[in-house]
Amino acid sequence: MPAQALPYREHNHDSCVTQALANARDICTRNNARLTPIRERVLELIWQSHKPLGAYDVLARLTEEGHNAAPPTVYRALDFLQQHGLVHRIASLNAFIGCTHVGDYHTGMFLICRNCGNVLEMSAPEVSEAVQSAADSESFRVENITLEISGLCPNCQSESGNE
Amino acid sequence: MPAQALPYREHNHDSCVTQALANARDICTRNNARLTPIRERVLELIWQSHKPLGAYDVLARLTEEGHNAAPPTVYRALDFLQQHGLVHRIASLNAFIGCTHVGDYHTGMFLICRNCGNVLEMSAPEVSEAVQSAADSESFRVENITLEISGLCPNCQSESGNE
DNA sequence: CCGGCAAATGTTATAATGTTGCAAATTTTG
DNA sequence: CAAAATTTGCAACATTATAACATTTGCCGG
Repeated sequence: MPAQALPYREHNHDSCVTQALANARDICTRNNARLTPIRERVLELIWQSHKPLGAYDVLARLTEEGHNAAPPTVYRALDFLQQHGLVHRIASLNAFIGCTHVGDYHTGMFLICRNCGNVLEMSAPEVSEAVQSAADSESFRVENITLEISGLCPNCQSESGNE
Repeated sequence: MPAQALPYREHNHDSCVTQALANARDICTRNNARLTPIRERVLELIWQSHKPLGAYDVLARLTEEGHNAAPPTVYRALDFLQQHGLVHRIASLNAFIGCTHVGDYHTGMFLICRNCGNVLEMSAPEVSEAVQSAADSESFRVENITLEISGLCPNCQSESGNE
């Protein structure tokens, strides 16, 4: 029972968010990084939605709750969170999602359901190795891997038949 | 000597573009698709630059040569070219590049040099298989794989030392 | 040839996403 | 406390992408 399968399973989302925030505080303390109120709030907002959230979605929620924020505020918070491995940016969606593998050394592989929009982050060492060795064969030095899989999650496969 | 290594090697770029256009015409004929002048011109512009070209770069070049085009024109041409597998969109760059594996059944894996901007498209069956089997383990049905590797190409590794 | 349909293109406007630059405030450090 | 560094506020702007509707072009049956 893989722990990384969270988003597709029932779970107590509140405690899941709480846990993520606790982890984040821990990481930041250890990195001597400041998880300021805005940064923490942005992280929380992203975690509260298990689906990826666009920067302007985050912005809208901040605005709703009375915080008079502008785009740079959000982008800066997101940059910070990314740098510390707390969120990932999904390039194919222009959106952000909480990292479920904080602290792991990992290359995120994202399973993105095109129907329900849920995203599952997997750690896939065999894939990373295959990528690495393919790159090696071209003498290319890998620094960063963007790996985003679009398709249908188990739930949506049954719902939508075989379309 | 892998044929797919073209962009990093010396070659006659004119004939390389000519060849790509000939292939494209062939594909379109077989698909009963119309490679109209605009579409062909967009494809040519993309091929003439071995580096990925943004939609607005394409637009600018069309404008330079007197074609009074607006964004939708370019995006529509790009959509068409993508649908027929003639160009790929690189999500992490918001840019487009000519497909060097037209007709292959393949999952493009792109090696993107962060220094010189060149991109090499590889066909990497072992990677696709690894991805597929990782997805299988989560009962996820793969439809599309976005795989973009950022790093340093062989040339730029030597130039820039080990920074 | 021609009328009509579908596909492609033109045109205008606007939406969505992301950045720059500088000033003000806050925190850290000495 | 004062200087330095980091963070935030703020206004403007840059880039990427799409919507909506009009017009033109190619194509097909009569």
